[in-house]
Amino acid sequence: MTDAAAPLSAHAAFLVGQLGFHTAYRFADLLAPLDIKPRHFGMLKLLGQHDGRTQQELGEALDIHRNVMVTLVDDLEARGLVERRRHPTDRRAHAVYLLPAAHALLARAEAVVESLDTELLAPLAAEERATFLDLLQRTAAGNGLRPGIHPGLTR
Amino acid sequence: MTDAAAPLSAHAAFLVGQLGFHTAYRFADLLAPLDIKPRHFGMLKLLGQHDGRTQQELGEALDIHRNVMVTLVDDLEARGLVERRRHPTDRRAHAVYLLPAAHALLARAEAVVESLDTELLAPLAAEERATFLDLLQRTAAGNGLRPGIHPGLTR
DNA sequence: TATTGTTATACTCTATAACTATA
DNA sequence: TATAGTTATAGAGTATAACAATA
Repeated sequence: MTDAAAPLSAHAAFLVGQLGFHTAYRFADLLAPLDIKPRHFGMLKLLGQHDGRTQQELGEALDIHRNVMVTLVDDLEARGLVERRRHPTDRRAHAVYLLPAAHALLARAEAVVESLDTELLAPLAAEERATFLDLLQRTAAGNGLRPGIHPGLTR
Repeated sequence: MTDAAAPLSAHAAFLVGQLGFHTAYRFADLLAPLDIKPRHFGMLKLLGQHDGRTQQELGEALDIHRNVMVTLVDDLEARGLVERRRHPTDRRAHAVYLLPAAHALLARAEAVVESLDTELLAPLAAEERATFLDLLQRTAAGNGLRPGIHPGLTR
């Protein structure tokens, strides 16, 4: 009558989901004092590598729909972190640029990522951390996940 | 000018989040043909271990608010999977019981978990899978995650 | 007075379609 | 005819408060 199956915590899939959601919420919480959300961070980080992209290009790189990009850029523009400028060759498109305030904020957000990493890996020994990272990277790659694209970050 | 920080995929926190959301979406997709969502599965699984609990008790075990439990039990009752009966000692409470159809469905859902596990771990060698599982379990425990409680499963 | 289940409400996030101005 | 950005709308999911029945 009872369905005797393995407990959920014996499944890698369950543990990965559990840890993933916990980490995502934790990241959102740690980012809250900076008054941005994970998706804003992803966008600022991307722009930090290469300014002046169109909203379409940013959306493709982050796997965010162009409709959603509008509000995202609106948010960051209202906070004085980015600026829409005229695209040099395509008058339909906007080129998005970081403003000075964004660089300072980005540095603080990067520090948050570092501290979250430290917190997450605290239960493991130094050599285990390296092993864990390697296994995570290969599992992510093997499951078709593209580097830097984080599905469905809410909250 | 450029913020030269490590790429996101060098961070365990990012990878865990990326893999976690991917796995959660994948689980929801694999469960869709059974016409239930992850949260329904969690609830059926819990009831499979121990029938007749109140909605309050179920909510506490799954970390789901009692307001949300109402709709959840409504869903499962409408599908003929569970039944609300009078609680033997507390006339305010409902005792929730699995119906026969639920056992068959639960077995199929357990098989989905198994196949997802296999899929997720496919990129790793057999001994690496064991290591990965161990590291995941210790990381989850060390970060205060309670076994079987999956935060915020949407979709 | 507190608790169980319930309902109502508001807020966020998501997905789709449609509009405008350009190409 | 297609594309970049925008706007509007409807659908989930979540969080909060309040209510009736019962403890």
